[in-house]
Amino acid sequence: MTKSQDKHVLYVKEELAQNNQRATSYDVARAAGVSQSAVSRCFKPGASVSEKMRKRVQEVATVLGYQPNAIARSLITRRSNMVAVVINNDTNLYYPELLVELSRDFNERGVHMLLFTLEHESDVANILDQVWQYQVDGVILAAQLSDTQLSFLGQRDIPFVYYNRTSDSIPCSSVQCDHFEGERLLVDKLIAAKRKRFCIITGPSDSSVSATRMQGALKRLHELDISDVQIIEGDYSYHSGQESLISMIDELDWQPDAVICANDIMALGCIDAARNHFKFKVPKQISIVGFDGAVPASWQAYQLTTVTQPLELMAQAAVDILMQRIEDPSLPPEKRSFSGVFSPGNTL
Amino acid sequence: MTKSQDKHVLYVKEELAQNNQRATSYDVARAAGVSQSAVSRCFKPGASVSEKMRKRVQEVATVLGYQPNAIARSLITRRSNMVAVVINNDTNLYYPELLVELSRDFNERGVHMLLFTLEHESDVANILDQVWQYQVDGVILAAQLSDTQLSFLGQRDIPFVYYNRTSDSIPCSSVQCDHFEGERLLVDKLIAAKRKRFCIITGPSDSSVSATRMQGALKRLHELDISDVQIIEGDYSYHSGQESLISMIDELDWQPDAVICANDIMALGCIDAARNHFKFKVPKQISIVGFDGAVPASWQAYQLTTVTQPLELMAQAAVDILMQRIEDPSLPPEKRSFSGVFSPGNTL
DNA sequence: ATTCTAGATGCATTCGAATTCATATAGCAA
DNA sequence: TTGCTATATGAATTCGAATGCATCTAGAAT
Repeated sequence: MTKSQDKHVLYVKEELAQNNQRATSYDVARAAGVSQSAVSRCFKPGASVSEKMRKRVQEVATVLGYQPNAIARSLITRRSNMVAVVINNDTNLYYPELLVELSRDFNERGVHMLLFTLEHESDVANILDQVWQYQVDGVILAAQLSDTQLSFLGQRDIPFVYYNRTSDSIPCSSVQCDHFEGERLLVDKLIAAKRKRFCIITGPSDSSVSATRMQGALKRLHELDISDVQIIEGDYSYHSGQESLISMIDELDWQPDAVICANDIMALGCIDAARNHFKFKVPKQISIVGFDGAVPASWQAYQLTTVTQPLELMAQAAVDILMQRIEDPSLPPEKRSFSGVFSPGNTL
Repeated sequence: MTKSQDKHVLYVKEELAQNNQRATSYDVARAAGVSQSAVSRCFKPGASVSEKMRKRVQEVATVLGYQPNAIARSLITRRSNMVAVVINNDTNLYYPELLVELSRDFNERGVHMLLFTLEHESDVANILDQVWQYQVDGVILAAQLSDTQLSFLGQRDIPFVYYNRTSDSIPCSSVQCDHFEGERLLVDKLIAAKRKRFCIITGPSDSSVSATRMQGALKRLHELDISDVQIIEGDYSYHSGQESLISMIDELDWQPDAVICANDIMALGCIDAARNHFKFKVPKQISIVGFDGAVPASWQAYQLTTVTQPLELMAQAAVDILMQRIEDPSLPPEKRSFSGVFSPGNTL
């Protein structure tokens, strides 16, 4: 770089600073004495640029602190490299871990996550509009949507993957843990432990995950000719786990020796209620099982018997499926299902 | 709407469908027989548009499924309405709740969150580049940055707020829980409970939060002429809470009657180790305190004595400060500090 | 020396909405 | 009817990078 060139670069830099402006590809071009297209190409791997040019431009870009404007790029390439992740704002301690996993996997592919958390069911429509406006390349749905809402995405050809949910009526890609199978397994284990009086604490009534899990458990119980099962509705929270067990015994007057909870967190509440409120020995007097493999479930105070969702695999699968469909939108929907992993614990 | 107009709209719709294209403001303009500027104005509240025009355009927009392209809008307005949220991928169960809070507060203001999770310290530089490229309006930093990295944001005039951290050398806005004060309080409570032999389980050595908390505790202990304090380094995880207590007693041969943990999750591990490994009565034989107010800390099995961070307030403050600085970048940095709330629990 | 080719470069256009400025229209007063 | 205003509308430009196309250059082949 000659001295006069150097000066020119600094002059441009000064000018930008004065006007408090970001460097654009034009600025770099001007400062380096080349065309804007050249600058653009220098930032595109595999483009036809000479070594000399690339070096020169990179030098100037560094001095000016230039980085391509992703927004402008998105506009012309019609690719935002952003995906939306929509999660229910459950009391579900499980999602956070999911977010971290997804974030890792997406970042590896240079994709960024726009996060949407749902407060109320009614926010969905609003959020779908936002998703659409922001031109995201795809969507991960870890929230409950109506078929109408799903079809919104379908009609607009936004690739999406349902996480731990599916729709029977609308074709869609999904990644799931086999809730049904997992619950069957748990029931079998409870039976093997000679449990006789079963009860179930479900999740909120609009949760399809809870519904599937409970169907799995019930089906197996019926197969085994156990039909006298008490069912009570929880809301996935620790507190509702406690309360449900208490009202089950105190109000419904049903004394179970096996409690099947729709998720781990409720199971933990249930354990505490059993131990503290009723002074039961767990699992001697009462068995309690959950579902998820939430982190606190394995803590010594609990050591919950549960089925663990293979979170990493599931997140990766979701990202895989989504990215494939972004690359080639003509791909048909794909569903992947993973078996949960039995975690023996100490409450059975 | 006359029939011929109607037909024209449907024709445009058909055309878009054929080419598999999204409707743009031009399409709407064409279909409605007005100018593009008119369409644009119809979507801007308070713009000068006649009622008739607004109605007509809205009708057509609905039929064509038109929503303004946020990317294109960002380009021209120089406002992306996106903020970056950078969090450490700690074992810290506390962040998830923060995310939900932030998401709620930002969404209320029509701002969207681009989520970045840090695996390694070394990712920071990379992530800052991304943040810059995506033209975010501001950044929430819930991760540790070096002063050099901080100054990157400063130099580029990106408004940002440090969450639960500050820099002494670089002026910056921040929201904090008063860790120092909180720890003093806990120490005083431990003293009031007649505790004599103290030990501390810190967080990872590069965590400034942990450093501040431990300084607060130590300072108070020294003021009270207690200088014989055993310190051991943990990593914020449940497991490290367990291990630290065990190695403290078994290896360092130091038998404490008070354990100060840098966060709640370690304290929970510590409680379990005390109860199960050592058969201690908590708090009879040993007091254990944490910091954060993590959800599981209040579960019956633990009922940890701790100081709870006012999460909602802090998140709101962070959003407030950030948005103010986005509206008016000339505002000087502002630091807000909140006192933690003592949660008595049952382990002291 | 001449022709051909591959690679390098620049020009001009494009993506989609916002906005400035100029113009047109309706409404009202004189 | 004329003139004036206030409001509505459209034309043209802008944001910043990517890219198809045309042009140019250097080196190889003849």
